[in-house]
Amino acid sequence: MDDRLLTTGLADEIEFLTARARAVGTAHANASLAPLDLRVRSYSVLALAASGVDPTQRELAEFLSLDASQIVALVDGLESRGLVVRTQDARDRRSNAISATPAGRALAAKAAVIVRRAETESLSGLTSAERDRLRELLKKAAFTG
Amino acid sequence: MDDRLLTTGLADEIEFLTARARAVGTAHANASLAPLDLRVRSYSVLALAASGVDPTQRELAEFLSLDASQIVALVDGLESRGLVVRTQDARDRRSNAISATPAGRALAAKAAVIVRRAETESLSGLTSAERDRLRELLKKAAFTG
DNA sequence: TATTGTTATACTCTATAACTATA
DNA sequence: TATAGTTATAGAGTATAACAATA
Repeated sequence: MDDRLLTTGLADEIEFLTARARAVGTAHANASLAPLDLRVRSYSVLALAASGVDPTQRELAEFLSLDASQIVALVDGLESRGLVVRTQDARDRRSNAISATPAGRALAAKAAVIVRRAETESLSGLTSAERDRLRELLKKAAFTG
Repeated sequence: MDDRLLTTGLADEIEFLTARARAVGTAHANASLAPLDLRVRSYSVLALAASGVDPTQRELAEFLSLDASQIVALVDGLESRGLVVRTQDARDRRSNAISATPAGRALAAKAAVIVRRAETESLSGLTSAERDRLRELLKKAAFTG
């Protein structure tokens, strides 16, 4: 990589750095997940469905910062593959709780290993302590506001 | 924000946190830049063109992690508004150096102020020292590999 | 009235391949 | 042969609005 542009002001903007880190990281993670026929977005929904929390579609939308209509399509895709199921909440029949099937949990476990490896590869320039600190700061940044 | 999902494993994946921080940050920055008829991507090209470095389109593509064909469209848009110009390199006539016009530099300066304010707003949950540390770690993360 | 999920639509962003002109 | 830029196209991601069912 040619370093000339690293001296510009843009290279110090967190917004730009986040966008670039995400572009590179997502491309790498998508490629790593391709053998499982998952992408970062579908993996994220599957992982939450397999976590035991049984989130509603509304919760998924808020947490993943996606529109509710996008969650419909993602859940449709996973449901048609037998990886997750919708269960209507008896107390509020508008809500669907999303949970993983045994097949979904198995795939989520495999995918988590792959994503963790992809993360380590993408961040090979950072020490383990730096990765932990980055995780901590990003968690604050991602959930502020 | 409902915190139930923060206890899941996904909430500790840097890939996910980066994607969420970027989604929220970009949406906010795009809204802030709208009065100038810029978005994060077009602003990034304009900022680099106005930096005095006169990058080639190839350098812009690598640095912004965009495909060369996307740079064509972005530069076309800025050029048609009189904000940047293409200058053919005399020594390698395949290359175009992209530089901002006076109007482009003026707009870039205005936009930089807006983006800096948007960044501070997006990261209001972090102290100034934490923002600096995050910037430092993201710089490493964004340019590894 | 307000909210959850759904459908539909348009727009932006991303990925790929083929082409040209130069080197 | 290889590279910078261009064009074209398709697919993924994002944003909005309207609707049905339910609260």
